[in-house]
Amino acid sequence: MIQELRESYGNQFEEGLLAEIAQVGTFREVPAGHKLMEIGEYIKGMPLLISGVIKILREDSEGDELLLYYLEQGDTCSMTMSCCMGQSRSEIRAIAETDARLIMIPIRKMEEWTAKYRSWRNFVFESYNNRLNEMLQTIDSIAFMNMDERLVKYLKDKARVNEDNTIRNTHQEIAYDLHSSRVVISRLLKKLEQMGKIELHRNYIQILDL
Amino acid sequence: MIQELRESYGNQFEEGLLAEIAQVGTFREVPAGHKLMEIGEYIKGMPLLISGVIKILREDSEGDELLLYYLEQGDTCSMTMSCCMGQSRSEIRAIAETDARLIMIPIRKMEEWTAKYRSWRNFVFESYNNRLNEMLQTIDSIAFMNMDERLVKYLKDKARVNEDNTIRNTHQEIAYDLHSSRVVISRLLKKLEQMGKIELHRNYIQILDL
DNA sequence: CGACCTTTGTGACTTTTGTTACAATCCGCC
DNA sequence: GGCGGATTGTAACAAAAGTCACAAAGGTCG
Repeated sequence: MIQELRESYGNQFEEGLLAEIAQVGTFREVPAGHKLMEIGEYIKGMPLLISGVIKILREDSEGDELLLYYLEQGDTCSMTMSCCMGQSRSEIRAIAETDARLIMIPIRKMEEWTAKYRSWRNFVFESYNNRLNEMLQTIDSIAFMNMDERLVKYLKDKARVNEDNTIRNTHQEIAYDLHSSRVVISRLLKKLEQMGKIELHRNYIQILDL
Repeated sequence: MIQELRESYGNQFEEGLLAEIAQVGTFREVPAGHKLMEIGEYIKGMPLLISGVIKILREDSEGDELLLYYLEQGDTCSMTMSCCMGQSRSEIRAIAETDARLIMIPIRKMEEWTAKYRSWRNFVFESYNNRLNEMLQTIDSIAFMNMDERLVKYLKDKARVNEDNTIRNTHQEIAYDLHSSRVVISRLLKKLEQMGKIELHRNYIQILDL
């Protein structure tokens, strides 16, 4: 585990911290589609992502979903950090977008390391900031953009995090992530195809020039 | 200033920290409507709110606004904290919703106190969490609610933070906050009036039973 | 091969929200 | 009093998004 750690976090954490993480952390490998965290669940640990992509979703009372953002290598989940404080139930759902490897840290270490390691403090703050900025971007999208623009952004973002210009999803799955309906998404995708920006196939979409 | 501090933060900060804040902080009093922070501006300090309410707005490239959330007594602006790290320009606009009193802390103290004072660490984390949760609520509103529901929530929130069941705003101002148009807001308000939930007047709205 | 489920395409229609235009009213101020 | 700006009310229309219904095409598996 220590070398996995060093790959992803070696140049930002000092030696002592790396050693402590290696000691108390547990390594996990999860397949694409695996649910890492459910809304309302108690949070057991804090994840450090080594490889792969995790998608973070929000759900309303009627079960409607919305994709908030992706976590990538070197990221952690700030939402998890909130557990240390007041409320300890998750507000979000986390699902592995790709196969992923991560290290779980017991929550009680957070406080301790924040006092002890400067690099940990920086990491935690930076995580919070990244998450706040991603939330702002999400708000910008849903508040200021129309569905056609949101769809283009969705396809671009997805291609980027997966490093793959082929989007392997059905229209229905995309509709869930964008909190829209399948018919609407099919319609807009067809329009993008007619503009020559994508190619539609069964179960996947080829991005040509977005 | 020290007694203002003690009123709002006395039971959560230890003596040493209170003394340091009193030493390096500067007291400010601003009138309702005063702009405390503009998008793109460099951040000079971190505000600790003593009394009053601050509203936090987001703006897109075309100048369209959206109210994100309110800061109340005992709150601080997490967005400001991001300045310590990477990017140091504000992503949001802050405007005094009511007359407000606050203490500005030089940014460089943040890192120092985070290492030194446990209560400061807790405060900072709690602030981040509050802000993240407020952002989630904002996302819930714009993603999952229709404009009529959002308007009701807006009126309720506003009445709560101002401790006043009279909303002293024009329809146009409400439309800006909700990123909608004046005509739409007038229409929905009229419907609420017909349901007996509010009373409409020139320049103010009386909440009856929302 | 053929029954069956999943996925996609499409027309017709509704609802929600936004836009344009204009009238009516209120209010301050000369 | 009356001029002029700000505010509100409303009709008519347009655009965006969602819903319903059903057809067509793909793929699985007995």
